Amino acid sequence: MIGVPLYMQLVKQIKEGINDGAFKPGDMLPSESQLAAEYDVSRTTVRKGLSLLFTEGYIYPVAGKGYFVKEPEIDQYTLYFNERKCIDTYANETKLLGVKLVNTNAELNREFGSKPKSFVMIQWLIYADKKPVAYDIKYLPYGKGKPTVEKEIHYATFPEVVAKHQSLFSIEKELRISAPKLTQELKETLHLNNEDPVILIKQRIFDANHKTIGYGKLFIKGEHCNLMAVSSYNMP
Amino acid sequence: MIGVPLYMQLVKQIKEGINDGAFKPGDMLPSESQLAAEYDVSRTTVRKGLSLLFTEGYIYPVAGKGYFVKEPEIDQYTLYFNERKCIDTYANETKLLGVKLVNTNAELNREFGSKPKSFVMIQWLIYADKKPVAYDIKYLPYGKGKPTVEKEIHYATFPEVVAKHQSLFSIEKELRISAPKLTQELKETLHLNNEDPVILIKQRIFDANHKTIGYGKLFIKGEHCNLMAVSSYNMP
DNA sequence: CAGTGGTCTAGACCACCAT
DNA sequence: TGGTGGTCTAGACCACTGC
Repeated sequence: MIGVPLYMQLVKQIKEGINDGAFKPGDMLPSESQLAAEYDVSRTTVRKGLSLLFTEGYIYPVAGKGYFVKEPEIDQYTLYFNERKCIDTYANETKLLGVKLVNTNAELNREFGSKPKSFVMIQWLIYADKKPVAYDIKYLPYGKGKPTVEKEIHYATFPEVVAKHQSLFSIEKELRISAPKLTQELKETLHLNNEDPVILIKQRIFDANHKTIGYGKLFIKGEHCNLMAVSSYNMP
Repeated sequence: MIGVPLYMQLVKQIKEGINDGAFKPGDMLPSESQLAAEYDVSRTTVRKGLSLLFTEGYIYPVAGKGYFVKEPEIDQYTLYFNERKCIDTYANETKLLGVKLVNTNAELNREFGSKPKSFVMIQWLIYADKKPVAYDIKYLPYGKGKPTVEKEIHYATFPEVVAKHQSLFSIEKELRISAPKLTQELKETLHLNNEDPVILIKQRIFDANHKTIGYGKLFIKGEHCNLMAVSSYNMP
C-alpha cells in the first residue's frame, strides 16, 4: 500500500460501499468527523476525499446535515464531435464550394434570433475516396472583420472559425442531431439515391451572452457517419 | 463583496484572465505561493481555488513546475439520452410487441463478444398520437434470473432493466448514432414510406469488467427524434 | 540548490440544522 | 444546544523540476 494517499484510500472504500450497495442512493454517509476518527486521519484529509467523490458525481453535501449518495446520472453521455473526425473514412479531402453573402430568411431568423440582416454562407464538400460523403453549410453574421475572403478561411472546426477573436473558453455550443428529408439539392450534391440515409447535425455557437454567433448544418451520408457517446463512472 | 469566499474571488479573477486572453492556453500561472502573497490568503485557500479551476477544465497542474492553462476541449459535448424522452411528442404509449428467446447471430456475436448462445429479445413499439414513431429491440443474455416473463418487464430505461441487480454506478454505457437503410420489417412496423428518414441509436451496456450485458436498437422516425448535445464552460 | 506542487495535520470560527 | 458542513489559517514534510 505504499504511496497511496490517505484520501484516495478513503475514496476507494466509499466507492466500493456505493458499488456494493452498502450505501444506496439517498443514504447519508458518516460525518466528516466520524470518518476522520474511523480512518484516523485529519478532517482536512477526509474533506479532500469527499470533495473528490463530489466532483465525480457519487455524493453531494448538504450544509448542516451531511453527505448523501447521489442518484447516478444514467441519462448523461459524453459525445465527441468534430466536423472532420465524425466522418469514418479519415483520409478525406475537403473542397470549398463557395462563400456567398445571403439575406436572412425564416430559418436564419429562428436560429439567430432575427438580429442580423445578412450572413456569410460558407459551403464545403467533404470527400472520402474521391466520393462526396458530407455537405457542410455554415452561416456567420455579416460584418465587423468576419472572414469574407476565401483565403481567410481554412477548414478549421466551426468553433475555431467563429470564435476567432475570443477565448474558446467563453463560448457555448449546441448540437441537434436528426435525419432530414432529402431535398433535390442534397441528392445532387451528395450523389444520393432516394433510399440513401443521411444524418443532419445542426450546430449553433453562442457567445458569453448567449447570443448566436454561428450556425451550421452538416449532412453526412448514413454509412459514413460515426457518432459515438460514452458514459461511465470511475471504478473504485 | 460580503459573503463571497476568498477562493471564489481568486477563481473569478483567473477565469477573467483566461477569458480576456491575459492567460492563454499553455501559459503558466503564478505559483501557489505567489498567488497566496498577491491575494494575501493562505496557500491552502489558493489551492482550493486552483483545484476548482482544475475540475472545471481551465487549468492543470504539473508537479514540480506549476499550473498551466488548458486547451479548451472544444470537441466534447454532453448528450442527454433517454429512450422515452428523446422522442419529441411526450404523451406517448408504449406497446410490448413480444418477448422471445433467440439464438445468437453475427450481429449479436459482434456486440456481445460471441459469449452467450441465446438471448432474450424484447420488442417495443412507441406511439405518439396513436401513430407508431419508434421501434425498440433489446437483447439480454439468456440465463440466471433475467426477466423472461412479460410481467417482470416494465418499460423502464435500458440501463435500469439490465443492471437490475447491481449498482447503476458500476456500469458503463455506449451509444452509436446512425441513419440505417430501411428494411421491409422496419417499413411495415413504423408505417414508413421509402423517403421517410429514420435515426438508429444502438446502445450497449457493460458491467464493471467491460463485458457486454445488454444491447439495444432504437429506431426513431426522423421528424420525432429529439437528440441534443450541449457544451459550455462556466462563466467567471 | 531553491522552487514547485502533493500530502497532511491541528487547530479556528461561522452559518445552518435538528432537537 | 450540539452536530454538521463551509471557510480559512499556519505550519510541516515529501518528491520532483530546473539550474
